[in-house]
Amino acid sequence: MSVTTRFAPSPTGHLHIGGARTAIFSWLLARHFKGKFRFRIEDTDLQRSKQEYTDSILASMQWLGLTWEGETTYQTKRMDVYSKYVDQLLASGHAYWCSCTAEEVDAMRERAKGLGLKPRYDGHCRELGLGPGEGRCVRLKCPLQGKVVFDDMVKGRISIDVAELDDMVIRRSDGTPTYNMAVVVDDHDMGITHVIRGDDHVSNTPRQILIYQALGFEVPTFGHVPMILGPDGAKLSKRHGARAVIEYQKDGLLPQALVNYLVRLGWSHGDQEIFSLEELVELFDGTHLNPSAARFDSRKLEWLNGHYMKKLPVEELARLTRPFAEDCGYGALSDERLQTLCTLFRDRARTLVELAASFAPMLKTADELEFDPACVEKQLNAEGRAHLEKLLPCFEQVVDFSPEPINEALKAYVEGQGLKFKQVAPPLRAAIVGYMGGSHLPDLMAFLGKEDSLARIRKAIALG
RNA sequence: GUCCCCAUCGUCUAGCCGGCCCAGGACAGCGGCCUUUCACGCCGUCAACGGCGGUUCAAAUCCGCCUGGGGACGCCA
Repeated sequence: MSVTTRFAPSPTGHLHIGGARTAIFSWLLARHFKGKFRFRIEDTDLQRSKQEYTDSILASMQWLGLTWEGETTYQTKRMDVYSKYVDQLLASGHAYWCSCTAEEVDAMRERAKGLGLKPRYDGHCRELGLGPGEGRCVRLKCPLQGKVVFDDMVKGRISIDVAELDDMVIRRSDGTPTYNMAVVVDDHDMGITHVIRGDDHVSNTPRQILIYQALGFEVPTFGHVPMILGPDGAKLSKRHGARAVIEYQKDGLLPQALVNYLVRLGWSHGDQEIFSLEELVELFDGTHLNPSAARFDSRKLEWLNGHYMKKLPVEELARLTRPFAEDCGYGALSDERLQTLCTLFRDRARTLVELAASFAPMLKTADELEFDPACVEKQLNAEGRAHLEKLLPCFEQVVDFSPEPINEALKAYVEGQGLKFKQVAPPLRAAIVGYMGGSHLPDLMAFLGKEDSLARIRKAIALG
């Protein structure tokens, strides 16, 4: 079986995580079955569509690693094609011209509502045999009775009575096709076999199936994935903070973490939580998709991100962290030093932003270093400073100021005085980093160098 | 209002062609271990089948109703 899927966003905003997830599912299905994944821009809404958003969506797709086959299709370039198919429907008697105005149709809907019925067009022009004319649109002549039934990949069998549907407009009075018409024509022309899209499209599907049938096209398989809800269970919106893919990118998330998280939100493979892209391609066959809506949990996303940050080769991690470090205003940083910092701090950061921020105390001079007041009070008291004073000459004697010798010097002092590391290390840490955090002390001191390390210790001593 | 869809720990989920489930994993929380800090890691712990009926020897698993949630009802996409 050959499989062709597609992702068809409308450029009225950035790529949203909901859209990203359907794109990923579509991409995975195509890759799994060694089929094709296509891309289409649904830009028929001239008012809201912007080139800026098309560019942004493209950039996000690339960032996520979603590649597609063939040219990108733009609906605005296919107006004549849609027109041809509408004419075909008109000619075959599957569609008719309608002269009802928007006001008249609104009135019909109100009337139906009043009767407790579904608001719908009542078929006023259906048998009038009208021809083209100013202000006239074309409507599909829907069957009067029967059911539209389809087997959804995620929801199972869905059945709707055609009585629920009305004769929908397929060509507006300005000559442009409506969404449902354009989608059907495009999906058919692009050879789409599996349509994966958001839950909010289920009610469009029976309408589209009617168009497929009227046109004599083969109906593809549909898969409607549930929406992603905000942490509070409400529909995801601007109020919930970051929700566009680029925002997560700016927050220092890794694409593989986002992909892993999004895929796992609504799809599962037993108890497995971590999946490489290769594994996903191998495992994702369109089954085991959860039919119910899921809430977005940024904590789990960050946990995954931390996981991937630990696994990345340092060179790669450093390369990805560089722009974030630059945003912190650290100034020039050699690859080597950046990589050292990354290995030193990667285990305690969950995002690239956090990682870059954690470098701060290491990239200041002793003069610029600020001590955390609470830490000063607790660790840099008389006793702590006394240790530092005695430690100073020990470190001064270290010729090769690298982790091992530094550690030896520290050890010699601790053991020579019959102390415990617990008594000495905390004040030293306070002096070196300014707060009770950071990485392995000797590593940090080696990174700072002898001069800076000693200057920090002297500065701490001077606090008294 | 009408139609469609959904319903397992706080969250994501496994299980759902009935018994192996007094429900498993993960995140978060809590407790502990490790420890030259903080993390990481490891160990442990808390915690759920929305309600009511039915079918059955047996139901989280099948059926019905109810409740709750979501979506749709455009000459938007």
